[in-house]
Parts: sequence; C-alpha cells; structure tokens
Amino acid sequence: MRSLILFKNNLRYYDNPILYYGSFSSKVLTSYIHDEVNTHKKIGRASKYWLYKSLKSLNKSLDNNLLFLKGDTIKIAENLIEKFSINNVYIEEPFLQHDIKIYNKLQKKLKKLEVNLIAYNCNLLWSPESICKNDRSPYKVFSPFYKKGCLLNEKQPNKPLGPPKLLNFIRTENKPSIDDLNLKGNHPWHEKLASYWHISENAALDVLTDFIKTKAYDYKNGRDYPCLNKNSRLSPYIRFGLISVNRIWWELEKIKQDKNIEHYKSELGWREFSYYLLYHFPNIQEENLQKKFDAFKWENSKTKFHAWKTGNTGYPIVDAGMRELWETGYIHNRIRMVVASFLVKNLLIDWRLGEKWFWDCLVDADYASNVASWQWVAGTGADAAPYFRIFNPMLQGNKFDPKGEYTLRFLPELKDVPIKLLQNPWEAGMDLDYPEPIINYKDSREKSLSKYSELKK
DNA sequence: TTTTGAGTTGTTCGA
DNA sequence: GTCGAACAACTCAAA
Repeated sequence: MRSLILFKNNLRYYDNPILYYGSFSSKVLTSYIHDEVNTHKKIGRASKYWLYKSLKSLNKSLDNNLLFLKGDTIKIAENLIEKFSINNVYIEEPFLQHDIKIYNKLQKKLKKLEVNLIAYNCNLLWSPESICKNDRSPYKVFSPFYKKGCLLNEKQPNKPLGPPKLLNFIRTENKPSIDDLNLKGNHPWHEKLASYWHISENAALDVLTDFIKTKAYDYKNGRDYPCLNKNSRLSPYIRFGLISVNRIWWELEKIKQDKNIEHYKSELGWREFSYYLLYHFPNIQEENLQKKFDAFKWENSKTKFHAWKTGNTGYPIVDAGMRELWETGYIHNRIRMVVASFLVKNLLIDWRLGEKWFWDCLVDADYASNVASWQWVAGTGADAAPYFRIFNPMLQGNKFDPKGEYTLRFLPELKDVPIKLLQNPWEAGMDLDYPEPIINYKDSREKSLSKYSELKK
C-alpha cells in the first residue's frame, strides 16, 4: 500500500492519527499543501510566521521528507496520486465548512480513481456531530454543552497515540523548498515574533510541562492578572496542532484534580464549543448568530478604528493590549476582553472588523475561537454576554494590573504618572507623549446602552 | 405541553 | 468602604 498523508492544521509527529495510522502503509508520501484557492479566509500575517516555523519543525521530524506544495488541494492531490501510484489518502477530518467542501470534492474525485480517502479527527476532543440535546438539536448554551455533552459523554476523548511506525518514504526528485510557499514574508514583525516564541513540537511540550509544574494550580484566579503569568500560553501551539488537545487533556487527567484544573479543562471546552457552533451554524463566520443584530447600525469610524489598532485610544489598558498584540502576536485573555468590549461597545465598531484585525495579528488566530469569541463579546452570538456588560477600562486596569506592570511594559511613556492615575493619565495634568482619550467613556457607555436597548423593540 | 430555573469573565447606584 | 439590586427580558435546557 502506498499512502499520501496530507497535513493541514495538525503539524506534529506525536499523537497525530493520520501520520500514525498512515505509517502502517509500506510506503508513504507526506505533504503540506498551502491552499489559498479553496478558502474564504487566507491565513493572517502573524499566523503565517507561526505556520512557517511549524512546518520547518515538522519537516525535521520527518527527516526532511515533507513535500511543500502550493495551490488547489484537489488538483495537487490528483497529480500526486497519479505520479506516485498512491492507493490511500490520509486527511484530517474536516469540521469547518470550507474544509468539508474540499473533503467532499476530494472524496468524489478519489472515488473515480479508486483511491481510498481516510479521515481521522486530529483537532477536537469530541466530534461536533456526536453531541446534541435530548431533542436532537444542537446546544446553544455553553454550560449544558460542556457538562452534559462533553464531560458526561459516554465517549471520552481519545488517548494520545505514540509516534508513527518506522516511515518508509517515497523518494521525490526536485523537492520544492519551504520558501517556495512564500510564508516568511519580509515583514520586520517576523523577527520580533521570533524573540518571543519558541516554535516547535518540542517547545509545545515544554510549555505544557511548565504550565502543569508552575502555573496550573494557580490558574483559576491567576489567569486574570496579566502580570502573574499563570496562563498556559498554549493557544498558538494548539492552533497549529504542534500539540494535540487530547494530549493536554490526558496529561491533566493524570494529576490531582481541583478547581484550577477543572477550570483549565473547561477552557478547552470553550474551544470545542466554538468549533461546535461553527459546525452547526456555519453562517456565523460572517453573520450575527442573533438575527436581530443585523439591524444594529455600527458607526465604524475609520479614525477611531485606526486609533484602536495602533494602541492610541488614550485608555492605557486598551492601548497596552493593542500594543502587546502588535509587538508579540498575542494578548492576555482578560485584556482581549477589555479591548474587544471597548471596540464594540464604546467605539461602536462592528465586531467583524475587530475579528479581522485579530485574525491578522494573532499567532493563535483560530478559525472558530476568534469568530465565536468576538460574537460573544459583541452580544450577537450564542450564550452571549448581556448587552449591559461593558468593561470599564479604568476599573479593569486598576483591578487586574494594580501595580501597572503590564500597562507600563507596553506604555513606558507613562512611567512617571502616579500609579493611582495610571489608567486615567489625562487627570494627572502632565505633559505626556500619550494621546488624550478619543472618546468620553461615560458618554459612550450611555450611548451604547441606549443603542443596544433599541434592538429590543 | 407546560413549567421552572438558569445563563463565563461587569458596572453603577444607592443604602 | 461594602453590599445588594438593577440593568431586561429572553431563550435555552430539562424535568
């Protein structure tokens, strides 16, 4: 048997079902196809860098036998099948609409060629189609989805698999270089990212080990404070499958359970919920899940949006977050909520614009989590935050960054502002190299509340 | 079919 | 300074 193994979002050697089961074939061809034809959403700039490094890491694990190709997955697969007399194609089971479309097309094609298409779930702890309410319809609220649909599911997440069997690679001539994929770009940003992240499968495991050893038992409370560094920071590794969620899940099952561990697991549950929602309601990629929000008139001010993107709103905790994003490709979880709430509720800018900016800048930009979380903040999604929940940037900054360490790390120009006024520096009466607030918080809050409450009519 | 209780992360106001 | 209520009603999930 000669098998083609197609990597996509799970760029790892260990616990990778398509590689593991594919390795039982007598000959294998391993390939990554960078497909910008069959997608509605090209990968963002920060993710591109992460992808590049991940592919390098995977290629190394595969003794330099990963074939890098660019173009239409269907056509390329067809060519490879013919050229290398392939009998089986191993592919990651698709859960997103555009991946399902590719899968269906490929399946049709392969049937004609009498080639087997074999798919394994590499991405999720629980398959979205397997979870439903008693009346067979999909959940729309997180808690029952997670408690009943996941934790009480008779099927537990798969146990992690070991490494593949000894791989007998099909030799290829004139193997294209990874640089032909054009992922690296020449953006100076990429060099910055390199200084913040170690990107490889080994690094992912180190991050998990360190999390369990030094952070996990302080997670529930510590996760809210950007300076305490109690978050796992595993998200970009999970996004590109440098580590499997199954591996994480079962490593956590091995240790003593408490509220912290349970809380972390529920965060993995939120990722599942996001994929679940996109699976059952594919339109929410672009459209409000709650239709009544289609009537909402976003203001979408270009200048305010620009100020938000560049971290120049005049609200320190918001600007620190946006500058952290631009500097490191990441934002701490709590600060993400603060900046997102500020964009949507205070600046009255469409969540889709925020989603796009995050998509471009986050190294962990995830097809499902990004959209679902933006809809949650905006109040347009499933089980969404109520419309009157508007984060107050001064309050949030003072509460969760009481010493200002996080704020000052990204806004050193505020270092002389008294700590009590750090989150409202305009009251310090100092001549600062820092913008005045672009809006009045109190006014914008009231405006937002009245605008949102109009929707009820 | 009807009923009941609950729903990630907040803020403000007034006692 | 602390605390509870109001913010708004609706939809969801399950009994």
